[in-house]
Amino acid sequence: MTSAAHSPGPQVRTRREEAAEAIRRAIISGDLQPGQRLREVALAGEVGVSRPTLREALRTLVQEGLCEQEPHRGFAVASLDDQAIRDLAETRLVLDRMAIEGIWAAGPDGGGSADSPGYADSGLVGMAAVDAAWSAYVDADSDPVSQHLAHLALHRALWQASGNSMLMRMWPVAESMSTLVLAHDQAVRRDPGRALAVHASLIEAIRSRDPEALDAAMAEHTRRSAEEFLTLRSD
Amino acid sequence: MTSAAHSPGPQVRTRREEAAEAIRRAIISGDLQPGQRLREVALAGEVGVSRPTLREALRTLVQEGLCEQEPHRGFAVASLDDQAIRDLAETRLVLDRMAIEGIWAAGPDGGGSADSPGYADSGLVGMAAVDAAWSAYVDADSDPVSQHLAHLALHRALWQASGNSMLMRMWPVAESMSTLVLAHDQAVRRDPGRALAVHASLIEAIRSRDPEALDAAMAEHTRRSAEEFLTLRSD
DNA sequence: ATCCCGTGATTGTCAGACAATCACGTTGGC
DNA sequence: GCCAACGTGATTGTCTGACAATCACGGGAT
Repeated sequence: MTSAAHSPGPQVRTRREEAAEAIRRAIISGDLQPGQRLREVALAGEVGVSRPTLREALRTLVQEGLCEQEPHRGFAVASLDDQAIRDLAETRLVLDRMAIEGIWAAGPDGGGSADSPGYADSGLVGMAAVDAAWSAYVDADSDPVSQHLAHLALHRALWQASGNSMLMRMWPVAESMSTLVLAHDQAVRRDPGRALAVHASLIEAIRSRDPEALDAAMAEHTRRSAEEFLTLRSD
Repeated sequence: MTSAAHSPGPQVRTRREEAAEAIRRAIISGDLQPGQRLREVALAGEVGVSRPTLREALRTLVQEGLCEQEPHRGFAVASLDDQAIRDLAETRLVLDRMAIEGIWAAGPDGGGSADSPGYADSGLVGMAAVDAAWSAYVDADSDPVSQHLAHLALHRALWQASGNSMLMRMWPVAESMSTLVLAHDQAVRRDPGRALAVHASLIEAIRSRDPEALDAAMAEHTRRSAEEFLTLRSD
């Protein structure tokens, strides 16, 4: 299917999930800034849910790393230091590589297990999902948030295609941390063409099954995603 | 518990955390078995908290991977298939290696960042914490649950000593999955001497800073933790 | 036997309330 | 005048109770 990725209706959407995603979006858009404290009553009113439901949603975000919670001091949007950004880039590099090796090991067929509870993907599995995500990334709007989401979707598809259930479990953490990086410095949102080229070579390396090409592409990918953030921030 | 990591009072213990840990313990001890459905009212009564608080605790466990939740069908203890166990072992190998390289990179000094919010460790940082965890592992009671906890504490100290904040964020997932493996097949709990030897060579390799020795030790460690489970289960 | 429908049970969510704790401005002492 | 103890409001952590929505299950009609 060409238009693949528009979500057709992911089964059931509880209010808790709606609230969590609303807050995630608010963080992506910069509406809620890192370090900002979250007052439960006010936020519950804005999101349109009750306080217990909001707390459940916030607990989810805490687990993902998007928010922090200190006893009797409540919730706040998490903030990152430079080292954390570097750690994220480095760790994601390692796990990206692991995912790709998993894809290769799975062979030319789909590979990925069909039963992936929790994430409502587009129904595709394995490398086909990666291709779809790649197309979506290429065709994404120039708007920074759309680009970010498409970028995340590509990496998510990668991890999912690996069929490694451990990677799938850990993905939400990686995704949230990446989102937090974006939220941490809005200046990150530029030079999309370069990012596209980097990922193109990455995808190409995956398709070619050439470990050396993969090495080069991934090193470039990671170096970019780390150093870009840091240089921009220290300016 | 008598052995090592007796928590001296990690600041504040909310009822939610107490409830979460009570359920974790129930899963470790086999009191709650994988796949078993969790009725909220009954469980809230047993744990001694209200239903909203219990739900917050369960949400935490869901995020960690210890439990599952389907809309309008409630919570259940998660269950693993063989592939998931293999994935866990493989992924943990990669991240263990990453953690150790981080420790090496940090140098002979502590290295690990002192500000580690969330986890109440023993106050030690870096390799010192690893040594302490290793001692605790060696001195641990023969009781399987204590052994399991000491084993987890060792690996947690490893990840924490790396100073990689991304690893620290992902650790709860790894820990819960490991616990789930233990809960999945109680027969896993034997041959502690062998496990001790494997970890001894691992620790020795870390201290020696010899990459080749590390390779050997880690391969052995992982092969053991994966194959043991699988052979036992398929018996 | 198969399908439809009612009934009970369980979950998702809400509203309101209370004690415990924290943040902060005020008062008193030196 | 400056610092410390104090009281006050605000916010969180938690509880109780309740209600609609949905699911699981069994009985009856065809």
